[in-house]
Amino acid sequence: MAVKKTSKEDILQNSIKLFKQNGYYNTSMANIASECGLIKGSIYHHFKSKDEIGLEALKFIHKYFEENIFKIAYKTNLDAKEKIKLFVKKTDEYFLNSEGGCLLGNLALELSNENVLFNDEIRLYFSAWEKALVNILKDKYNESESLELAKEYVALTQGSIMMMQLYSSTDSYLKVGKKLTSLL
Amino acid sequence: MAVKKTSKEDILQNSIKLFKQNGYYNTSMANIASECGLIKGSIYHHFKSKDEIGLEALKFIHKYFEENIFKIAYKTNLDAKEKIKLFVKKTDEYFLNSEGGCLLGNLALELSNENVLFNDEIRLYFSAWEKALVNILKDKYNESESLELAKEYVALTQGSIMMMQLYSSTDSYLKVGKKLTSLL
DNA sequence: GTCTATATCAAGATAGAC
DNA sequence: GTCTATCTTGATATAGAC
Repeated sequence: MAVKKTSKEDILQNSIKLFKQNGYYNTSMANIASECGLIKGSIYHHFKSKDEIGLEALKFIHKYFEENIFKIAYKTNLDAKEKIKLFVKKTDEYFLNSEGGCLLGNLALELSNENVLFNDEIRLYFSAWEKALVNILKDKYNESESLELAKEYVALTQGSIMMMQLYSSTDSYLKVGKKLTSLL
Repeated sequence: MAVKKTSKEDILQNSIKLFKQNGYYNTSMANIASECGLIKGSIYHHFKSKDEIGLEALKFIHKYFEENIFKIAYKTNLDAKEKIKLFVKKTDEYFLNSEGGCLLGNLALELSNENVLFNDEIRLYFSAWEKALVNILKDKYNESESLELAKEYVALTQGSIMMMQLYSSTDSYLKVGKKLTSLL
């Protein structure tokens, strides 16, 4: 049987899973290694520190959202109603299958404000999310209305994910997407 | 100068401050002790473990909300409009002066689902919050509408606190209270 | 690329002097 | 009630063999 090489992306995916479910500080390098079928020393061949894994994990998820969700807002072959429907569909697909909720949101609350690198990345993610929504909403609303609505829906989504995790119920979360869709 | 005795409440207050700002796992017994002007060993005279401090901290905040905010919903000398205004005012007073946001919300996202004791307490807090809002809203809305609105506003408040922390801006947060008030 | 082994440090927690 | 001192464990991280 061939020895399986562990890629950086394998480690990132496993780290993301653990960070989401157990928190960042409560996940050790040994936990990550174990999830990858390695021992902790081996992880340092791929990443130079735990913080590097954390930051790469945030960027990895941000990139996924950019390429699979946010970009829907800028498609030219869809009208606003179609865009928002697809946007909600893809967002739901992600979060309804994401045990542990939204890593970027989780870390926004877990990390102290002094963690500048992490917080910068988290802000970029949420700003891109808001901007994408604004780009869809401005079809029907003016600039400031769109921005206000976008901010409200990002916040509502995050709060609903929190409640979804806490109560293990998707009920309230699903209403957010419906409400957003009905705006257009 | 008399030696100052440290009370359990002193320790709880300092712990809450640190947990909110730096997270639960990222706050050590030494950090807590230092904030109280003690060394870590001394804390164990008052609490038998860090988890006990954490759980007591959640209960302490829950009690504060019950006695200062949630109970407004059950006052008999106010009408619904007055209740919701006071409810929002007191909620704002707390969160606008709370560096680090909402500890119960923070820990809902930081802790793994296996931490049953903590999660039970957090659920009790949010359920009490929702129930209080329902009791005010049912003046104008039916039972299921009220519950849906209550759940939405608790989630929106938590999401907005997240964004308030992340962007260090109270802007979006303040709109939540206004929106809630305008429901009655 | 993964392992064994280890260095170093900080964590939670306890015992006992004052 | 707080201190000094210590125990034990587990954390991040590194060096070098395979």
